[in-house]
Amino acid sequence: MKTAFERHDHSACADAAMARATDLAVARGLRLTPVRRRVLEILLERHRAFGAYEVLERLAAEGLGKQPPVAYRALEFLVENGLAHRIQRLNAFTACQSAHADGQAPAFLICRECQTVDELDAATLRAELSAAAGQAGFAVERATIEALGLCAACAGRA
Amino acid sequence: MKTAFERHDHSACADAAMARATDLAVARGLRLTPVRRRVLEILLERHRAFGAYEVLERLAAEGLGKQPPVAYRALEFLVENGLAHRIQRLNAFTACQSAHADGQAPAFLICRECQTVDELDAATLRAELSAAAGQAGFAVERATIEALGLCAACAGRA
DNA sequence: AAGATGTATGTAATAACGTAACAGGTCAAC
DNA sequence: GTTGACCTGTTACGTTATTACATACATCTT
Repeated sequence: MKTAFERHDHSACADAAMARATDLAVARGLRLTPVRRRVLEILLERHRAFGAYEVLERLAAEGLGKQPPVAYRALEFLVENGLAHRIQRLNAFTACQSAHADGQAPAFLICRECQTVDELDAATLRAELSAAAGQAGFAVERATIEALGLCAACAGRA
Repeated sequence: MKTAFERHDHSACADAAMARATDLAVARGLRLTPVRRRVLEILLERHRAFGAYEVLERLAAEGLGKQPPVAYRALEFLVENGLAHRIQRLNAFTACQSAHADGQAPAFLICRECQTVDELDAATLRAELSAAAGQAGFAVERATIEALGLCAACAGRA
C-alpha cells in the first residue's frame, strides 16, 4: 500500500473511497444525497485537508448551496459516519482513506510543506493512551493524534 | 503527584509554575512583561483551557489591552516558550503544569464534564508515533495528542 | 547624551471559522 | 394522501484569528 505522500493512481484511490461510501450508505440506510456526495468527492480530490469555506465555494460554484450551514452539515454527516475526518490543527476536513471501525480514528501525518495529509493506524497508540489515562482514573472517549512534519518527498526537495 | 482532577493545594501549584516561568525567563533572557506575566497568572487560575477572548476580557478589565492581538501575542509567547499549551480541540490555551523539554509537549486529558485539562507524559507515545511515521518516511516535528473523556470525579457523580 | 536597533505594545480593520433558528421541500411508510 | 422524519435553503449572528501599521520602550553603540 502506497502512502498518500507517494505518487500513485489517485483516481483509483478516490474511486475506492467513493465505493466504500456507497456501500456504507446502503448497509446503514444512510442518505448519500447530492450535496453530501459532492462534498465527499471534493475532499477526495487530493490528500489534503479542505476548509469548510473552501468546500462551500466549490458547492456555490456548482449551485449546490451558498451558505455555511450547507457545507458544515454535509461535512458533519461525513465525519459522523467515518467518511471524513476533522483535522483539529487545521480547522479543516479530509476524506477518510481507510476503512476503520467507528470511533477508531487513525492518527494523521500532516506535511507542512505540501499540505498532504495521510492516515496512520493508531490502534496501538490509542490503547496505550487509554491505559495511561486509566491510571489517572480518566476514561478516554475520543482521542486526537496529529503529527506535523515533513514527508519524504518534501524532505528530499529541501 | 496529584492529578489536576483531584483536590489539591492549587495555589502551590500555580506558584510553582510561576516560579518555573521566572527561572526560565532569567535563564533564557526572555522578557516576562506585565501582560505576559498576567496572562500566565490567569491561565494558572484553574486547570482548564481559556479562550483567547476570555483572557482578553480579563486583560481589558485591568487596563492591560483591549484588542485581540494583545492576548494572542502574549499567548503565543507563552506557548513558544513552553509555558502554556494550545488545546486544538478547544481553540483555547492552558498553562503548562510540568517542566518538560522543548517540543516535547505532553498529551492532554480533557474532561468533557468539568472541563479540567490535565497533562500526561507522552514521551513513549511520541516515540512510537515517530517510529511508525518514520516507516512511511515522514519526519514528525510536532505532535498533538488530546484525549476527550470523563475524569474519575465526574464519572463518580454520574 | 544622542542615535540606532530590536523588541513589545496599541489600535483599527477585517478575515476566517462556526452555529442558532426557522422556513420550506422531499421522500418513504402507513 | 397525510404523517413524520429528515434534508436543504436562508438569514442572521457569534466566535476565533490575523494583517497591517503606528507607537513606545529597552538596550547597545558611539
